Amino acid sequence: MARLKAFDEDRVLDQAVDCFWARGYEATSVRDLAEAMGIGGASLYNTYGDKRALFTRSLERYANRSMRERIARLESENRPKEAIEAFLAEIIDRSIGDPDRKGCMLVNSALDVAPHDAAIGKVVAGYLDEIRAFFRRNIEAARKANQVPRSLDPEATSGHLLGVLLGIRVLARTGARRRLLESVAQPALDLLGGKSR
Amino acid sequence: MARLKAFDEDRVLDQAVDCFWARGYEATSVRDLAEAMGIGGASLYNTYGDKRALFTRSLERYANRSMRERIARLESENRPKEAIEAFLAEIIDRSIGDPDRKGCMLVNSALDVAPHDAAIGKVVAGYLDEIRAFFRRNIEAARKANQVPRSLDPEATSGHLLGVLLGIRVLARTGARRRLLESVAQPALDLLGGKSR
DNA sequence: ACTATTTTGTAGCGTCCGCTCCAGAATCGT
DNA sequence: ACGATTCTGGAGCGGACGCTACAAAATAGT
Repeated sequence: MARLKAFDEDRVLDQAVDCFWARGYEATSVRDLAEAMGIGGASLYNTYGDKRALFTRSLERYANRSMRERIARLESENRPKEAIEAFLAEIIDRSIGDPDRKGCMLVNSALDVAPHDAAIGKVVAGYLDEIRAFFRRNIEAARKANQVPRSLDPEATSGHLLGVLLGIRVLARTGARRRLLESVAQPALDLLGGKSR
Repeated sequence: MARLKAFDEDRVLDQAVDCFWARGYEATSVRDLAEAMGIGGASLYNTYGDKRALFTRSLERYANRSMRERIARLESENRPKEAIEAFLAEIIDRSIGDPDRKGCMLVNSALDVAPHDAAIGKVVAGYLDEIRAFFRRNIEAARKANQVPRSLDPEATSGHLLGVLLGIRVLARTGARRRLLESVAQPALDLLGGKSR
C-alpha cells in the first residue's frame, strides 16, 4: 500500500545504543545519531518519535541485549554461587578491556539522566533492581544448596553486591587498575565464602 | 591603578559549584552560570578563563569545601574506626535528605566528564584516591589500636570501602530508599566489626 | 498504468551554545 | 583633576541544537 522502510529498525537501533552508550544523552546530537544509524533525520523522527523516545528504546535494547543476556547466560551455565562470582568477574574483565571506558549504559544513565527525568529514572531503577533480583535469587538458591553460609541474609547481601558492582563501574570510568577493582569485589565474594557455618 | 572587581571571587565560585553540581558540565550553560553567579559573561571570562577552566576550579573548590572538610572533621572528632563508620553514615544521611538528588560532584564528574577529558579525569581520580587514602589511613590506625581484626588488609579493604561508597552514591541518584543504601554499607562495616581475631 | 500511502533527502525554522568585542564606568597613582 | 588601567553590561558572532515542512521517490492494491 505504500513505500517500504529501507532499513532494519532493530539493527539501526543498535547504532543508536552505541552513540548514547559512549557519549550519554545530552552530548549525543540527533545529527550524530542519524549519521551513525545511516538514516536521515526525517526517517529517525518518523520511526522513533523524538530524541528522548529513541533514548528510552535504546536503553531498553541495551538492557535486553547486555544485562538480561548476561544474567540468563550466567544463570544457565553456573550453579548459583558461581553465577554471582562470574558476574562480578565478567564486569571487571570487561571494564579493564574497554579502551573507550564506555562502562555500563545503565550506570551512566543513572547519573546523567535519571535525576533530571523522573520517568527514565524509574526505568533505570527498575533495570538496576533486576540485577539485584539476580543476586538475591542466586543467594537464596545457594543457601538452600548449602553453598554459602546459612547466616547470609539474601535481602541485605543482594543490596551490598549491587552497590559493589556499581562502585566498580564508577571506578572503571576513571581508569582504575584491575587490582583496585578486584579489591572492591573481593570482600563481597568472601561473604559467600564457606559452605556452611 | 584600575577599577576593582565588584564581587568576591570565591563567594561567586560557590554559585558555579552549585550549578555544575546539580546539572553536570555539559548541561550547564555559561549563561546559566553567569546568572547564578550574579555577574556578566564578560566578567566570567575575564576572571576564570573559559567554561572548562571554571569547571576545574569549581571541582577543586568542591573537593576542598565538601570532601576534604568532611575527612578532616571526621578524622579529628573520631577514633579511626568510628571515623570510617561516620563517613558512610553521613553519606547515607545526606543522600536521603537531598531532594534534588545532586549526589556527589566527584562521582557525577567521574561518569560525565572523566571519560571524555583525560586531564579532568586524572584530577577526579586523584580526589577519589584521597577518599581511599582516608579509609586506608584509618584502617591502619585502627589496626594498630586493635579496634579492628588483625587480619584486615588496609590496601584491599580501603578499595572495597571506596567502591561501596560510590555504589551508594549511584543508587541514591536513582532514588533508592534508606534501607537499600544501608544494606550496601552494612557488610563493609561488619568487616571492621570485632576488636581482634 | 494509476492512485493512495508512506518513506526519504534536503532545506530551514527558531533557539541556544561558547565566546568575543567594545564603549562606558570605576578606580588607582600622580 | 587627570590619565592609565581594569572591570562591566550588552550586543552580537558563527555554529550547533532539536525538530519540522515539503516535494520527490517508492511501493501495494486496483
